[in-house]
Amino acid sequence: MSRENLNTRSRILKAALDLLEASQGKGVRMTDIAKRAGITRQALYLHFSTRGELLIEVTYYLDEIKGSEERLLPSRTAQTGIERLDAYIDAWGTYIPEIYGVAKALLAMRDTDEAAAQAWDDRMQDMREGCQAAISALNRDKMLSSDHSPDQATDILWTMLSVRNWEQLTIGCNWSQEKYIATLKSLARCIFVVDAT
Amino acid sequence: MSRENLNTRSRILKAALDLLEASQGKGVRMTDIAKRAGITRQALYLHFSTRGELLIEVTYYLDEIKGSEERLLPSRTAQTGIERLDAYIDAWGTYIPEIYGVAKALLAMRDTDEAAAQAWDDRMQDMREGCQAAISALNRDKMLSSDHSPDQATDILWTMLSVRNWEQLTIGCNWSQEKYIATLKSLARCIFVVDAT
DNA sequence: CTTTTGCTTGACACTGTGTCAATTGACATT
DNA sequence: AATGTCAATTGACACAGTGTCAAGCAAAAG
Repeated sequence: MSRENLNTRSRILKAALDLLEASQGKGVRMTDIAKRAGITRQALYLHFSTRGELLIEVTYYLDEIKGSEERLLPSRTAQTGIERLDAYIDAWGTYIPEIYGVAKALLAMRDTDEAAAQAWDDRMQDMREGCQAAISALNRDKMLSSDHSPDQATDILWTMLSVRNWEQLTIGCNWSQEKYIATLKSLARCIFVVDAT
Repeated sequence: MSRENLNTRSRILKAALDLLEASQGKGVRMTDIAKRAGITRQALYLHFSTRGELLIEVTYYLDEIKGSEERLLPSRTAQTGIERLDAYIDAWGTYIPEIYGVAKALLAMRDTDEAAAQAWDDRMQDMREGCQAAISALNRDKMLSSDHSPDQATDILWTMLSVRNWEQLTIGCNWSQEKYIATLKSLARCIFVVDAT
């Protein structure tokens, strides 16, 4: 419980994070994490009860490191709905590649580990709130296309911005990160913003 | 090699398919498949060398059963680009829920099994060709929005129509199949079709 | 100088995949 | 009726990875 304990815990989290980032989430075993943290595999279980729990804790550690909170500030301070939508796509779209390794590992556990599934869904629910806020701002400005209700628009934006879609476009279709961001902004405008011709 | 052999093989494929469909691809073990096919687990390996290979063969079996070829005919015989785009979204969008169980299982293996990854990617490449054909038809009719090159439009349509997106919208957001199809058609029109006001 | 704490060591259970050798039972050949 | 072939069975085992447990050790804390 003392300082030493916390240090080891952090070392484990850092080790796990490093490995997950390096390998894009694939094939990171408890043994690997322990080795990198400089302890035995068994000792991992003195700090985290399962691999799933460790992975979940890594996501919180990651948020801490990368400052996920502050990133969304510009989107919250944006004036118009359109600015807010753009800012949100910028913020989230830039965040994805930084969390991709951990996200991939968690997504892979989603099907087998109930707790991991819950943890991932929680995070995605948070992300969804960002989408909803952007859509609401657009709606408030009377700039939301009449083709979609706010709820439906949120569903669509949320899906557009999924990690899987980022993966498919950047890794699968070889889009640059810049192209990804620019195109998603353009798509969002085309889909959600009422045409002011 | 005789009739009996083929029958067992088919029985295995059917057993696997039934289980994958019933469980949406989750937690189907070799033992389960064998039991349902009425043979021993070890006997599975007399017909398929690995679980991955079995899964891949199930996809071909599935195509056979569901007639994936014929489904795309209406899209190929469509006159205008817009009709073709609509027909393709209809055909593919209707196909997804039927293959979802198998797709999910194959997707889950993608990260660990090289052959499974290749098999899945091949199928998605085929699907991509359908997207490309639709976009080309649109382009031929001078109806493709100038916002996107044909290649980029293909990337976007391909991503929009991914199994993961279908999953997120129908299962995750509780959209009905009809809403899914209708909304994707509407989105595709909004994104790809030049505005003829 | 004893207790507590954090970790190590080595062993083991469990699940699921994949392999192997020996055997059985049915069917076909001659 | 004897022989061979072939699919499948039986039972055993290897391997990877997760998770557990008991005993011990070394350094810090009291």
